[in-house]
Amino acid sequence: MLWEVLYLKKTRMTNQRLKILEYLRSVKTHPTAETVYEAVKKTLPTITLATVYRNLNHLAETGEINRLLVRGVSHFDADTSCHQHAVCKECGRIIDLHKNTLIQESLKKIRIPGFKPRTVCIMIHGICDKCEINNKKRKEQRKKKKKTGKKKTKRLLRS
Amino acid sequence: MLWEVLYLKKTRMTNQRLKILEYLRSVKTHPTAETVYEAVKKTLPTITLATVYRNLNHLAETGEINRLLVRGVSHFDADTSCHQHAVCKECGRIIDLHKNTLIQESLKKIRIPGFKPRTVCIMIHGICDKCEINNKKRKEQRKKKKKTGKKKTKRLLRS
DNA sequence: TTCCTAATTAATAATCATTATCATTAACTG
DNA sequence: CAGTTAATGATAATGATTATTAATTAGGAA
Repeated sequence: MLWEVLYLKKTRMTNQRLKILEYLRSVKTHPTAETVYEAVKKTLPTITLATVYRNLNHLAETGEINRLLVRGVSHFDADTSCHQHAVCKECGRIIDLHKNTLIQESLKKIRIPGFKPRTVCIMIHGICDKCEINNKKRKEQRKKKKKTGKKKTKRLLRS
Repeated sequence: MLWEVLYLKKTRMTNQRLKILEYLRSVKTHPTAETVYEAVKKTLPTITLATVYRNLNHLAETGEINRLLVRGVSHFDADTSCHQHAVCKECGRIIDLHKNTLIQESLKKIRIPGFKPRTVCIMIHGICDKCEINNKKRKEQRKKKKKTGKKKTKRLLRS
């Protein structure tokens, strides 16, 4: 077997699964299934999006990678060390928060009657500097114009 | 105006919005849009699911209610006081965690360069006692039978 | 090495939560 | 009370994710 099996599952290391895992380990971002698909397709042109989803789910279940739900979409992270994330409400940018020892100490002390905690997901929602600057600019422009054409509509994904 | 306006938005308190808010305030669960729809339909039979979604989004944006993403689906909570949630990976049960003062103290101390935190979402994933007992039972049954008919398939929603 | 079997794949259809569109209605402002 | 515009109802569309199925293949056993 080419990797560390965490659970005693009858699991096969396929080329597809390997490439997906290698890709995830090579990046510091938190790609979506779609992004992983686009990347892996370069070396495995016949791979399908469904296969990527299946493997990401499999890898997440065995604990090989982490899933984080951001604005209704799954993002994946091969860094399974304990860390938290900040997400910009405007652009969806994800920021890694390592070394929050204070939080991590608190989390160790959590006890919930009738419940066995496994993983803790901390998501800090806010606004990144870029978006805050953009917002200010837009506000000022709105003051000047007051009435222009239609607004563009786009699908909004909520946090 | 029938309610407290948090933002200076030109907002109208419609019967639909009011009933949705009243329903959310009357329950201690964390209903989905669908559940809210089914409940409110009893007093407003012509209301549509789209209207429920529109209002839940509106109420969440103004801070009147909270949204929590659980296994890919939005749940809503009229209790906006600072508290956290535990979610069972198996059944999706949501447990309120009040009085985690240790965590809350830690959260106040978070500082992220280039980022303005607004809200913090803590989700503890694990397994509730009911599901753990069920899992044990299923395992034992599998040992006895070893081979039966097909498994039922159902759409899985991931955490 | 070769064979066997179940895990996995590619291709594609289906699902389902959520949002967009738009003509119509109704809440608030003056 | 009238004008404006936010909000609604009805419905279609979107998009992320999962199900289905016949064909393939990884990896243990012979």
